[in-house]
Amino acid sequence: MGATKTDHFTDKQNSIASMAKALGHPARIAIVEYLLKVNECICGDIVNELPLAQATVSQHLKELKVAGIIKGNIEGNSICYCIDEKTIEKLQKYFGNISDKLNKKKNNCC
Amino acid sequence: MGATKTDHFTDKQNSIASMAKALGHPARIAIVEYLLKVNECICGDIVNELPLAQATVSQHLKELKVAGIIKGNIEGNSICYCIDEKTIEKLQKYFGNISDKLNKKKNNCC
DNA sequence: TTTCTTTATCGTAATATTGCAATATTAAAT
DNA sequence: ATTTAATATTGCAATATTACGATAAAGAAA
Repeated sequence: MGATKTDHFTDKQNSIASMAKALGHPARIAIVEYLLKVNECICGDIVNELPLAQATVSQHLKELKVAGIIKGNIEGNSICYCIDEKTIEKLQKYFGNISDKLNKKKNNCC
Repeated sequence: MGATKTDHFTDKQNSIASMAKALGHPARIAIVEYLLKVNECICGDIVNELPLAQATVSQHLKELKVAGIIKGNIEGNSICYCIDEKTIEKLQKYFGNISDKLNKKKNNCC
């Protein structure tokens, strides 16, 4: 027990959930917002922007990367990270689709 | 150690993170999709739709409710749950804003 | 080469999540 | 009042996450 029953759900459900999960931590939201703010891809000072230890930030970056929220390449002794626009677009469309359906249905019993 | 350092981040960052976190599990995505599908708010058969025990489903519903993803009222011996369109809209706008900024910047170095 | 700087990984402790059986609760139905 | 049906809560075990110090790795600078 204790482990998520991934097998019992569809690929799409698991996919959306894993993207959402990656963004389900304020530090990772802060990282995404920082990457958005700096504009540039070369951003080797993420660690200094966050109230967390370097090891912790590195771990959060890894999770974002595994979930496809950010992408990065090795560039010298620093790393070039940036937001993967395709993933964000997927999320936007997913929630947009839900919004649309809700608006059409206008189920306001609650 | 081990607990999320909520205090170190902004309210908005924590808010978005908690919404995303609530959706960061395939069972909870499945619940949202089911609520969307059935259209009606009166839906007392969520448990039968999921490959999980009743207690587990109830727990997931509670998490979705606490995070504001769904709202529900007591209605007889069953519960009337439905998606909170305002929360979904917030998420859509949040990701829409990120997408817009990314498109403007066109930073495709990665 | 040695040192410096930056990021990654390992090991570990604290805490949180996931899942379920058992039980409680609550209101409708009989 | 008793039974039935549905959801909630409790308690617990298994697993995952969060965080950080220590250490490793790898390129840049001296």
